[in-house]
Amino acid sequence: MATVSKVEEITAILRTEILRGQYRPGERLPSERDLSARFETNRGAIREVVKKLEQLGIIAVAPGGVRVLPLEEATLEVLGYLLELGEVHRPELIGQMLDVLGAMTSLSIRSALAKATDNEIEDITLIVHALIAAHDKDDSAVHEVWIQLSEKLISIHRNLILRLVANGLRAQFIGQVQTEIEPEKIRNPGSQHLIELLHAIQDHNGEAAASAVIRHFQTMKRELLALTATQTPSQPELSQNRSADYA
Amino acid sequence: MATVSKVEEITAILRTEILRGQYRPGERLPSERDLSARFETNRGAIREVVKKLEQLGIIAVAPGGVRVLPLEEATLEVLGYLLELGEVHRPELIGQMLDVLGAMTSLSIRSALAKATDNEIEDITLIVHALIAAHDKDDSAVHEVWIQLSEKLISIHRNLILRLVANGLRAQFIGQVQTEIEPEKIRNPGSQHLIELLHAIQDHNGEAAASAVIRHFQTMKRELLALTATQTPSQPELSQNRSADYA
DNA sequence: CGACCAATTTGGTCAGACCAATATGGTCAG
DNA sequence: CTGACCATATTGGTCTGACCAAATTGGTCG
Repeated sequence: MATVSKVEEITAILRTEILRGQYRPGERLPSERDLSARFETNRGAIREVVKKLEQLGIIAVAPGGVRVLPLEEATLEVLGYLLELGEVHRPELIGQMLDVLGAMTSLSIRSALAKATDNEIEDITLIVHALIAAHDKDDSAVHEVWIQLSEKLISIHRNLILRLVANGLRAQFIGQVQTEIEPEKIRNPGSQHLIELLHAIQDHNGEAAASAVIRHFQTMKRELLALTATQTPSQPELSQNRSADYA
Repeated sequence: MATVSKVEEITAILRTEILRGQYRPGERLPSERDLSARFETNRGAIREVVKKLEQLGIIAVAPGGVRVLPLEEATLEVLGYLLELGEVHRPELIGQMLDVLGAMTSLSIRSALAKATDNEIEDITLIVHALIAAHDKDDSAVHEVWIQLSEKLISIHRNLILRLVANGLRAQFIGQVQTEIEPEKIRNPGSQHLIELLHAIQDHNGEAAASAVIRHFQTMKRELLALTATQTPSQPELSQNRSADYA
């Protein structure tokens, strides 16, 4: 599996060490020369690594030394790596994710309905129908249709910021959430709300649609948390030193 | 003003050229050697530049050439630079920003109220009071109190994702929006909704609070757009080639 | 006209060097 | 003994020039 470049490897290692909390925020990282010695490579490679980590928002590089930043100053991109490490409780983080996704999707549907033409309303309606139908199949089908709906909505309201945030979130969680949590039990998690959504869309009622989406995501979250709570009795309280340092 | 490193300078120049659309998505950037010749520097510096741009999500670097990515694949961080360039209509983007911030804050208040102790309810109440009072002063005071409220809410619900997204958005817009748009006319933009928010908080009614926040931001957006529409009669339709390439 | 192959270009890596800004530790005055 | 101060060592910032492997490119051959 040497398909990744050396810089990528070293970046991954250092990123992991930092996110694991092996260096406290404010602390100095070993010098570039020391790092190049440790990883048996040249300083140029280390500099590229450092540049990437700097862009991730987890270190600050300045003459005199590279310093580790607190997690709160990081970029969204660290989420995927945090999940990968299991450094944050997955169910908790996934719950938070559903909250944020719900708020985003809610805004998306409200904005889209405010601008949508009749044809577009038609399109949306079809996708939501597909969504309801997908709930009788496997979860990946549901997931796919949600993405489809999301894309459709974004193409209507054309909110660049919303798109970038959604992109970022999706990129961080793809492959993380989907594979791990695919229990068959989470069937019809409130197709009731989806039906309400459907009606709201046909009425061009953005507020009602937004509300239905919020409630749908809340239901999903509740079911999911209940599920993981039972099947994962106890998980070690890893690295609360990092996830708990918000005042 | 030579306080920035050479790498920073070159990064800024190339970033600007790419975001301006001087290279179409998929197109190849000049080779690292050519770039180092053009900027009269060594290849190592260019490599660091390229690494940073790669992390920004606007280029993909691979053997054979560096390629420019479509804007939709970029990271949130590009927003600040886009604003800086004026490549996207500022009023439009700021409107989108208010939408997203509204959805975020709405979620934030709902989540916080679901967890808040009586003491924390008290704290929130005080801040919202300060917020209403600040509306009689200058805008920067309002802005400050909003940040204070946001911090307070995050410290209660402890949603890491929400925090990172909010951080990212705020970082992109600090200094961009605040200085430019500070018209005194946007006074009491719906302190009505703020009073509703206050009552909802005291009733521990998360849904009502979330709704009030949403409506408050919608009002702000409406007033702001009406304002800029009159005082900025016509702005050239710059770079629609980039902002319009979402299907 | 299309498939294939070789030469060129490109990114990936490497070694060693000098400069300017910072951090460090020791010294000296109070 | 404590604090300010200064020289030195350390650190990041920049530079040069070179070799390798993979991708691109353009020409050639079927």
